[in-house]
Amino acid sequence: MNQLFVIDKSSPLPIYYQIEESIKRQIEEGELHPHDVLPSEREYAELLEISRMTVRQAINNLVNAGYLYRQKGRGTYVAEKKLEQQLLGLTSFTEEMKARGMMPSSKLLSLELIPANEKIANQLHVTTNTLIYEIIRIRLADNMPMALETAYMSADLLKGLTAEILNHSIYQYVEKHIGLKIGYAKQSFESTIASEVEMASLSIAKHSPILLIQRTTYLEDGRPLEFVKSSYRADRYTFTCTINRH
Amino acid sequence: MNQLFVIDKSSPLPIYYQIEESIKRQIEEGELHPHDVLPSEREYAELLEISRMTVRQAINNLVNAGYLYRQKGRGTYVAEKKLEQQLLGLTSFTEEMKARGMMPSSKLLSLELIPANEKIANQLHVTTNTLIYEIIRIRLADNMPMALETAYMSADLLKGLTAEILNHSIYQYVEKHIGLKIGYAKQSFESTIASEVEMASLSIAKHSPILLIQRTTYLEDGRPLEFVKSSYRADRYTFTCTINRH
DNA sequence: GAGTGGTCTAGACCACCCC
DNA sequence: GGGTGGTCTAGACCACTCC
Repeated sequence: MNQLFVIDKSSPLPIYYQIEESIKRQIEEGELHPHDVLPSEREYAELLEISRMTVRQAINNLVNAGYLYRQKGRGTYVAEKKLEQQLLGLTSFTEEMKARGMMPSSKLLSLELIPANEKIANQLHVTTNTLIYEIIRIRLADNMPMALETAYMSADLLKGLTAEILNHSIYQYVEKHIGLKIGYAKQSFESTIASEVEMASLSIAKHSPILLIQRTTYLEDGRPLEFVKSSYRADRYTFTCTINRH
Repeated sequence: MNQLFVIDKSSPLPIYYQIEESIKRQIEEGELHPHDVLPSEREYAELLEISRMTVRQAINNLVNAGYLYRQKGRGTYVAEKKLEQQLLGLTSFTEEMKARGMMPSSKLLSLELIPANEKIANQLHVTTNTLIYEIIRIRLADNMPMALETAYMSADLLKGLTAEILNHSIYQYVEKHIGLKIGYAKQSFESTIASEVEMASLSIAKHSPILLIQRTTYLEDGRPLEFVKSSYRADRYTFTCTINRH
């Protein structure tokens, strides 16, 4: 018989959220194992003395997040655990390196307001020659050069950007201080050979392979926030992500 | 004033689904523009003579899919359009090349049942030496070699795999004929230099850059379906994907 | 204060699965 | 037939935004 949990109806936390956290905890602590059947939605509702729709809201979220799966007419089951990449959604360089247990830092080569050329203007949905930030940095992890990065950011959205702000996570700055919500990013991956500039910046040899990642980050409302071109040292960096079907 | 649409309560299609499709159509046909306010949930409910919860179910799905965004106390808005990559979720080589307007094909080099070594067994969640399929193929688009690919698939899940089946989309085979649901994939990207085998298979020169993609595909219930290592010609292939925050 | 999305209730009927 | 998830109803109160 499944051990149940308790919820606090007087808590400011929504009930569906408390259920989500409790089920996640049960999975993580091994009280629920992969492919175990969960109590039915009606059981949860009766035992916790709440409505079935509230239970469904919690379970829907966990299904979308990949913790559970449902089978029509049969029941709701625990999915096999996702690995560490569970951690990764869309992350900035700073967040990602911290997650890998490395200390991220940057060497700022240039921070300027420049008029957007056609390609950049197109990526950021502004008109050509609109002023935007261009930020060129060498990205380091544990003080080793990892990537040469050029970022273009909308000056409209990020008024008064300073070198100081750039030293911390720009995503967290946008979310916590400006109050905008980051939604998603379109990202492309190519393999190339190091150029002269990259050889010098990253202290690598001629013909070294480079992982070229181009990313456009969008806010929740679909407005582009930044366009970034990053050249990663292939010997030190592998990019990992999780992609959902449909 | 917003033009409204009609729904058919006697249709076998769920009402929330009809609403989703109608709103998507209005966005795609330009009746609704980015950052337009939608009618409120209560308005939809009253005008369509349905319950507000049903309206919410439709809008929730569209928010999750990135078509709309909400602001507490203000309203629901149309997001700026995602580009073509909207098409791409998790796709197979076959599906992806078709989406790019190219004709995919394969040259099967080898199809065998082999005992899993430790690395593969770990990826596929089976014990070492369990028999699994090893499939080595050259992947072509419009008859040009694009990648050298080695796939390992669980023989438990894919009993009786044949060269014939491999000529079509394996994902669609799994979903339509075996009836399993594909959930997500963990994918990694590295840049390398072509090996002797890759040079020969892909007819490329020494020192050519290669985009090495490794993917483990999981079913909805979390069971691993396949582990694939693909070496793409960097001059012909750029991988693109969309990643969501959180 | 009026309107909005966020949360929640206590029911209902359906299609599907298993016995 | 009894249980499950899938869909849907007609209300309710809350916190938030805007005027």
